[in-house]
Amino acid sequence: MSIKEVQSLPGFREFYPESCAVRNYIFDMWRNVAHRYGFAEWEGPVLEPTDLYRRKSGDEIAGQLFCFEDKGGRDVSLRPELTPSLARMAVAKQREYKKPLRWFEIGACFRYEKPQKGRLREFYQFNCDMLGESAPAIDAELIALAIDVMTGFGFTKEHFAVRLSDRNIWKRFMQEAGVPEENETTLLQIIDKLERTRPDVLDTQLQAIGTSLAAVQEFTASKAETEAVTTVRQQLEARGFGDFVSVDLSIVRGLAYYTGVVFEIFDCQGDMRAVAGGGRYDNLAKLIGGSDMPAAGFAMGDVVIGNFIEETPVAKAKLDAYVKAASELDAYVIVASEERRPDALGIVQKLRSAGLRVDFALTAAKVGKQFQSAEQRNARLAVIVGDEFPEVSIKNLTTREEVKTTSDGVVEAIQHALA
RNA sequence: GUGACCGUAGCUCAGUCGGUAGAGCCCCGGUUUGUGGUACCGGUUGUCGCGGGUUCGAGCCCCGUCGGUCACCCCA
Repeated sequence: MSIKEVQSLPGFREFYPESCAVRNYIFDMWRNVAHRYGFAEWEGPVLEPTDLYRRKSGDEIAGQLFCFEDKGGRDVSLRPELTPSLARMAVAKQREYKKPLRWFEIGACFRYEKPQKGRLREFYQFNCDMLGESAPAIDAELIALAIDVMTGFGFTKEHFAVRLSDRNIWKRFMQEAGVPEENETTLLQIIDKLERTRPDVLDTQLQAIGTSLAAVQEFTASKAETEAVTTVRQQLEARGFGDFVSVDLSIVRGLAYYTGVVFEIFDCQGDMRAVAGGGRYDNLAKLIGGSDMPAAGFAMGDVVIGNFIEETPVAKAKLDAYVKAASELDAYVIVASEERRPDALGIVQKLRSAGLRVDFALTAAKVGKQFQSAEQRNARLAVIVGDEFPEVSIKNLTTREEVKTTSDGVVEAIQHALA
């Protein structure tokens, strides 16, 4: 059977070392920034009862769920996002943790959709959440974290922007415009699509629920703020992040469970795609069957941010530097004389014990070949072990300088040469 | 789910008017045996995605299918 007869599934990922290094770069950045904000890492199940997602989002998302029946007849789904599992876990052990919780997860998520740019069937989400606190300070904290991730990747205010809003502002609009309360969900769905629907269609839809496109446009232009938005904005300004943030009432987020402040991070170079998004979900814990627990969070996906990094030269340069460093070898031990292989192995091991990254030729090969291998393996130094043993040579593969040392002093000499 | 475009060597691709395939890169070996990146020489490589049809003859034309890319839809 040829290898092609069993292909990987569409939209699922295979990480060869090069792309795995890129992935790790993104993960490291996420993890490091989260740690700087005092967040603890957690992980939930990859497979969940389908009900967990139906309950909070409604049946209309079932078509995008990667769901199937397991051998026990259970209706199960690969997680399409991390928040519902988080809400359940946090509710279950609510009393065991001091509030607010600062939790983050990096986990694979799955959505059954046609793969295309920025969207695959398998992707990683970085999810940061704070639970058990209703003050807008946590919204500001989360947005600050997201901004630090972006600047960590090398992005500046020329590249991205945070658009901030509050779903509750539309309640005010509905009262002022006389839109019946039961139309709230419909209104928010229309607002969510403000930028990608034709104006005449929008107007028709809005007329149907008792308002008009003109009224909506006038309202968004007012840049009205709720108290929460004002607080968040001021706290971000106090951190020096004011340049990144602007109020945009058309941001309401698609998810049904958001209840208050919402925000999205946009790529303002290209097509204004959202690279991260989140907000308040004070009712989710209750929806899932727990007691009330105010909460907020955001998610960032590896595919979109990966594309964004690749397309932005300053960010790409940082990524490349990381990838190069990750593949680098401190030393390549050259067995110049086969009789000295045991001694060479001793040195290899000694260097590895000292924490250095070391490789060597496993089988007899000409010295020239071994140098070539050292070069190709991206080694900084070559350690030549030959007939002169216990004298060994250390050659800097960049400067071509060569120094001699002894077997006993080789670790120190290498560390010195690498410094 | 809908649509457009694309599938030829491990990779990037060429292949004319239908006459059973080629280049570059990569990889391996060599340029007289203990010092690398260049150069030169040599070598391996294909069910032309798969299945059917038209034809004396299909990589090329037609149908289907699978896969890929992009867009729409949707976006948790």
